Amino acid sequence: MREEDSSWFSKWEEELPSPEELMPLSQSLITPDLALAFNIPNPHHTPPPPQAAAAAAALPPQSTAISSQPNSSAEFDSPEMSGAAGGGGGDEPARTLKRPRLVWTPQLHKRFVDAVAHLGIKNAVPKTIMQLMSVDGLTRENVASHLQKYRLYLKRMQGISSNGGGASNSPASGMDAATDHLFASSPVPAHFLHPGRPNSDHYLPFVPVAAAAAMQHHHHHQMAVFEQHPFLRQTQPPLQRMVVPPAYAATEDLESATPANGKKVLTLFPTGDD
DNA sequence: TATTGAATAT
DNA sequence: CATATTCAAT
Repeated sequence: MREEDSSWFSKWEEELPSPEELMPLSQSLITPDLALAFNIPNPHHTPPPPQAAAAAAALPPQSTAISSQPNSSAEFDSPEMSGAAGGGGGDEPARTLKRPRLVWTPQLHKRFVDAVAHLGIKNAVPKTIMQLMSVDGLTRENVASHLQKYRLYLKRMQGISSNGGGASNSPASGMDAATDHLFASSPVPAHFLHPGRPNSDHYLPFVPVAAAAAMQHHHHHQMAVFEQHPFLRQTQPPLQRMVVPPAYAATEDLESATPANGKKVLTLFPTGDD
């Protein structure tokens, strides 16, 4: 291995949540929209959404409140589709109802960048990124949208370095105007800025599980975290078995900015620190 | 078909 | 402006 890889890896490891922190994550068996849709404070049985279905089946009956907010107002009535109460259930409210806006916290973005870095630009497409991130409640659309913006950001960064002489461009030199604050919170891997260098693609492809055993001279407790928490995983056998820390729980939060609107936002891992 | 990504909408 | 949604292309 190259030293860059090791340092990168060490860094990655340091960021891993401690085992204690990982514990509560087993909570969200039920996807945010579902919880939202039903407005369930304490979900007992999990109405399985397509993808989560398999995972949910294996899920231990641990459930903690998805909405830790003592939100007293139950302002939502469920505009569920007509009938369909036949027990077999044809209704999928989660699909119908709009979920709250996702707020990209620096931490969430960090995971995003890490995922993209691991995958390499080539494989960094929304679905794959989403899978690698393993953030509960995060959708492919969420990632796609963010990825689009991130690519713009990268393009801008490339633009400032090699200037062709465009005189009509002001923000390029200015770099971080305030829009980039989020993006600036996570360092951009060098390769991202160099599309012309095909060789230095992804550093760390994925850590073979065997590697965990091999790397004995360090104590990596969270290494096998995936095997302890197989749920939450989507369905994707052939793909990566990387060290990605388990999914984080989604927390609903009310945006106080617009009280009249009562808009809800989804805050993925609220713990803020980088 | 499902997914991507740019455009467009909120 | 940040995120969502739409939509043509793959």
